[in-house]
Amino acid sequence: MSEQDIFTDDQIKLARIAKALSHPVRVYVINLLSRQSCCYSGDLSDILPIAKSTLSQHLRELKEAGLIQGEIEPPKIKYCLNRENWQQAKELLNNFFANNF
Amino acid sequence: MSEQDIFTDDQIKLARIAKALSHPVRVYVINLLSRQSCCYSGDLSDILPIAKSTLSQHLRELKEAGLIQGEIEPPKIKYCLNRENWQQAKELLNNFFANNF
DNA sequence: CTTTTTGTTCGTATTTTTACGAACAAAATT
DNA sequence: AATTTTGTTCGTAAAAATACGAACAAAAAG
Repeated sequence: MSEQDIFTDDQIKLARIAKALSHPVRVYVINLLSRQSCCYSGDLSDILPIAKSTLSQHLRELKEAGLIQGEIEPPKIKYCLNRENWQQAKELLNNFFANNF
Repeated sequence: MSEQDIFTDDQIKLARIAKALSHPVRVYVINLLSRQSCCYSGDLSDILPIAKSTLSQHLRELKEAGLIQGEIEPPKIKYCLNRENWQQAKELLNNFFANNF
């Protein structure tokens, strides 16, 4: 019995988004990208007391969840929110929370 | 250097909530508790193809994150949303998503 | 061509999550 | 008192997440 047979697509998507946001570093990154449109990994590395490889791992998680995207600007990589997916996440969350009371 | 020194309380709280919602089973449970006010573990056990001990574990996670609460109704336990914390989660998420564009 | 800058990938260790069945606990039912 | 119902806790195994330093890659700068 597959996951698809039990849960709705929205439930699986929502869990996926929530998982991407389930670590403070990743919430921090998204928060930053909300205030300023983009940033470089180095900007984050200067602030966050974690190894750059660990940061890279967190950024990849956000990328794979579709919440951010990276654009190569040698020798840097510019990270921005993925506006389209972000909008979808927003709607999913809104529906999730709206269906109460 | 502690987590508290780097991240805001809201960032830590949000990550905590997101973690609680990072598994389809737990999203499913919250979804159900949104539509009907309460349910019993047995109701869920009938629907979800997972061991009852596993379900119990997921329910505990939701409980520990403060999203649900259990009320003993021997020999059952009635689970409901924790409305107060749910409201707070809603606001946290709303702020998180609102601060964009 | 060598060095520097930036960030990823690799290898690995530790911790946490997920899952199951067995054993247990509490209270109602027989 | 024994049984049934409900759901938790325990023990444990397997998978995933988190973290680090070292090695690597790409391109600009010297």
